[in-house]
Amino acid sequence: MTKNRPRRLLTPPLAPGEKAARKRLGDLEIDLPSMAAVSNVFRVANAAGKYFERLVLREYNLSFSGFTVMWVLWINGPTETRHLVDEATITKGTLTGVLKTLECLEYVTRATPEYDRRLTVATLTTRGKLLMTRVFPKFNQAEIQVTASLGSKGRRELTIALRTVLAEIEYLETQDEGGQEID
Amino acid sequence: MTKNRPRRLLTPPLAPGEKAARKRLGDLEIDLPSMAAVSNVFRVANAAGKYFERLVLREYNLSFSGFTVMWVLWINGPTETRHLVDEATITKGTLTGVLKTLECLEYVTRATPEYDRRLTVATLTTRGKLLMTRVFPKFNQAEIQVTASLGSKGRRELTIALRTVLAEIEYLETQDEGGQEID
DNA sequence: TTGATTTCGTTGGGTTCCAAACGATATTAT
DNA sequence: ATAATATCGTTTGGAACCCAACGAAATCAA
Repeated sequence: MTKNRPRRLLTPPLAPGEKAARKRLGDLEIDLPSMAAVSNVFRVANAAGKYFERLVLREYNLSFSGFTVMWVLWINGPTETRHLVDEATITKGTLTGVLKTLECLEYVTRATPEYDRRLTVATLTTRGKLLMTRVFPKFNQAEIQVTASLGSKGRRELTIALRTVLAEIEYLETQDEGGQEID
Repeated sequence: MTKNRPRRLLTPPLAPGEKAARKRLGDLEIDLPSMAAVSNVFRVANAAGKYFERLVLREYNLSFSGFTVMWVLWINGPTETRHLVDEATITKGTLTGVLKTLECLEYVTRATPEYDRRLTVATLTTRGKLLMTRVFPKFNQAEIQVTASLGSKGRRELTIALRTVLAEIEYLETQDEGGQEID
């Protein structure tokens, strides 16, 4: 989740100050609905992340990133770390540290495959798998809790809206990359 | 953000793996719609946070937290740091560091008020105000961009849904706190 | 007044995170 | 073959983050 923000974390322009904002922003041309939508994404991610960490991850000594990595390994099976980076949306430098931690806890093992000795493949240990069958249901319970007041329809619509935004960002990033190219 | 990034960055159980997940999760009782909704919140927060940092904050040496703090000061005017903590949703220990950074950049000044010498009041410098009138419109443009494909109605509905979740989490936290009390 | 309590911001330790630089391995070009 | 490139994972440095402990200042008690 990062952090992120993740991470990093990440903290948002606030919603409570919206009225004051409207006054202060008089002369500038600002789109308040966009601002409200985006800032609330950050707020929810932040609040939910802390809630999950405190309520379920904490007692297993799992960070959010660690949990995410294990989740990917649990679902996908043994995975090259370069792909792990994409699916967990963390940088490779961070992944090195996270894997080291998970390795110490004996939830994960690392190995260098013979077909390319630059790579590293991470695999969930039996212990790691067992942990996920215990932790994930709890995690999911918390997910159900925080989205409870949305109802089925609300959850569905929220998911669709978020996917739409995600697709838009991915599109924008391909745009900017092209713009930065010099060669 | 975070993390998380948030967070703290923060990184999510992934959406792309949803099909594989459905297979892997066969025996366990898991609510997939809740999982999808939550994980996409993290994904969007993460992606959007990085997009904003890279596209607008980076060139001003501003972190997401730093930007948020300056935003609050810009809208509210001089603010006691204890309130800054609440509105920027970071801990006071973190705020000390962030303010030190902003002070080095000469965007913010710190002062001890006479009516209570325990407190610290943060104030935006002229330089800081000038920066916000430049940065925030850019930031808002990015907010418009990422939510563009939602349309007005979509933005509004997304905001409402997120506020609903936020309220739910805040409610849950009061619940848990009560449960933890021993005294 | 004096001592205990509360309310502040800061500090220190430990973790997580990113970005950039660095080696090691593999691939491609000459 | 040999050199230049590309692709990996790791390391490093620094910001941000949380938590717990601390000291200063204000408040309250006796």
